[in-house]
Amino acid sequence: MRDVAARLGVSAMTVSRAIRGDSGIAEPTRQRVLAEVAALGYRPNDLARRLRSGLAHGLVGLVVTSLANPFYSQLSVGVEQVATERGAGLLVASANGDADRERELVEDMSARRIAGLIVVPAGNDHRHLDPRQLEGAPVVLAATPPRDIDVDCVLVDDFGGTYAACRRLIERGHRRIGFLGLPASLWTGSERYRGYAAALEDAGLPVDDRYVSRHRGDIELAEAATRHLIGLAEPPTALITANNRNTIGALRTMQHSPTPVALAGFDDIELADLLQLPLSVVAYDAAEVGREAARLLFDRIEETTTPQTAARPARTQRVVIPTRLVDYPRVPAP
Amino acid sequence: MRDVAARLGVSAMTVSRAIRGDSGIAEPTRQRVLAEVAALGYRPNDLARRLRSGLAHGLVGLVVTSLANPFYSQLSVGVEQVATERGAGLLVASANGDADRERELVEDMSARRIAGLIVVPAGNDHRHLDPRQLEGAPVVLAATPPRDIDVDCVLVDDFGGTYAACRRLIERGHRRIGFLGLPASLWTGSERYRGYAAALEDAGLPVDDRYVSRHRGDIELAEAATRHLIGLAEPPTALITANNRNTIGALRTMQHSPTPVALAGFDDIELADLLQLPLSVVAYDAAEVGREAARLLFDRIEETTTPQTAARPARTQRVVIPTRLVDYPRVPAP
DNA sequence: CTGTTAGCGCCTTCAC
DNA sequence: GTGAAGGCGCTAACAG
Repeated sequence: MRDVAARLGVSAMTVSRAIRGDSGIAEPTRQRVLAEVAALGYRPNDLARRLRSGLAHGLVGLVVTSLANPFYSQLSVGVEQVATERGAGLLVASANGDADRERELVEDMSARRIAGLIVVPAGNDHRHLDPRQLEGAPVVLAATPPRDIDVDCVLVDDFGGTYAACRRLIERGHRRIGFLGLPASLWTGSERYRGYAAALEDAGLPVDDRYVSRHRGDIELAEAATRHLIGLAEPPTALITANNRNTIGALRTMQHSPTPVALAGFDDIELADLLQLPLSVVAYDAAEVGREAARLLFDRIEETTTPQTAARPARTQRVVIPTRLVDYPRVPAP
Repeated sequence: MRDVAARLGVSAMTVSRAIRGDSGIAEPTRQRVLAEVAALGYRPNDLARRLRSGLAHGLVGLVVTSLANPFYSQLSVGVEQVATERGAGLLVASANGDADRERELVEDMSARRIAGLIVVPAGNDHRHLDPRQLEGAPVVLAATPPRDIDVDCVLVDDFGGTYAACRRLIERGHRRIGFLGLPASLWTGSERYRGYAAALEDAGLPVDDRYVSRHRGDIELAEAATRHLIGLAEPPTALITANNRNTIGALRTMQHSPTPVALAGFDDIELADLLQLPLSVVAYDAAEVGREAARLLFDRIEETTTPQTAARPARTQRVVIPTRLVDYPRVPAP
């Protein structure tokens, strides 16, 4: 910048103004400056710029469990779309389900003075996600409502979706329905379980603990759990799987099983339409979860930046993304 | 920081030293400072820190086509693992196959003074990826070798993988084999096509242009192309698909087709083991592509940081990730 | 319209 | 072992 200014015999301030498109600068001057900038290949240092202007704007963080899970990669696609629209960069990190790791990541990001943070929390305790701990950067939770902190969130209709899926199985005549699920410590785990249990109860069916397996959502564990369930003396005739990893694990296991077990799962599965098996899934727009979370986040960021127009209370928001039940195969087999 | 210093009646310098674990500070002093830091919840501002110390360290960029494609999300998982190990943050962005967009993203990232950049280029022209244009930040290309610039890259064995896949179809007696591929302007597109064509030629078979469709790798286009190919007067009896999007498109289309067409595709497909169709895939570790790219990148970053130990020429590296041919169903049907 | 002064928050360098 | 000065690159705030 100094070089540019020196060469043109102007001050650094003039260069600064020209670059930013500030008003209060003569058009010819701006042209000269911009030409020289181009000639020298000078690019302003965003770090220094933000340091001075105070704004940490320009970088938002996203902490998920793992990008290897399509739910999270779709989510991040949505977040990225909105971030890009707003001219912000996206810092992503995977906590791999580890709450301690999550805390480290979040602290690291806040040290980097990100403008805001979207988190899919790995645990029950959200105190480390309090914006007051994070240099005031707004926080939005995805897939889980805040606990003991006051922030916006975007949820999926976990209860309703699972309820509908379980109901569908009941309508088809199933009476012994198992649940292959996530840990109760996870919001999604407990809500989806609740939907399952409620559907059974509303149908006058018992919730049989033998048919319920709650574990981390990973394919291997789901396979083992499925093997166990279908090996029972009186096995379930149908299973509800609590997320895409569980659905895949169940599908894999049942492929080698002689006894057919009906399946309904949370999360849509790519290629589900090509499986020859009947399968119902609770589908929803995961990218929209991300987009919505990002929108809420940027609204808050602007709110913080803007000089508090009036005394708007700005209550905490909670957006719920709807689900729909999809039956595969799409065209019912005869 | 000033607050902490003031409260303790020490200088900011002492606080700085305590935080960084600098030597030259008395242990009791450090303890007092750290206690006060914790009490006030003070967190150092990374931006300011880096601004002064010059180090752009701590943030690397990744530009891919789309995180919605499992190849790229796996790749980013690998990059993220290594970045995290090295204590760096990861800035991701999708160019969606648009070369202009890619250039914008890259420029934006370099304005943010990232320490290095990994790119899966969207086009043929790589001049905008020259480190000299990017404040000297090292660049590593993934999936595509550099063209007109001198940077490291990590490749997949596109030619060998496709060659093997095509050979497999030939071994199974196919003589009319189609190719459902990516644009020739993409490295992966042309290499995979080359592998296909070479396998045919080596088997004394003609490359019939009617059976070749080259288009952007997206599911809808692949479906249309497949419909076209199997609708030909003398349709191919087998298809090679150039990436996972094409494979899925072909699978979808062929599900509704009476004429069976054998399929072999580049990229493994989750759930391929559950499809009832025979399918061969060129599998490889996409996360390893990312890890390897990140390793190369951090090596270069250190090289830049380190005061040039000896006159190591540091030649440009090119790493190739191997592929293996996997036949589904794993246990061949009778 | 342009320049000067000062300082964002931290760290390097050199005194003490 | 600690502190004071100065500056990283840039831009508010005020001058002219």
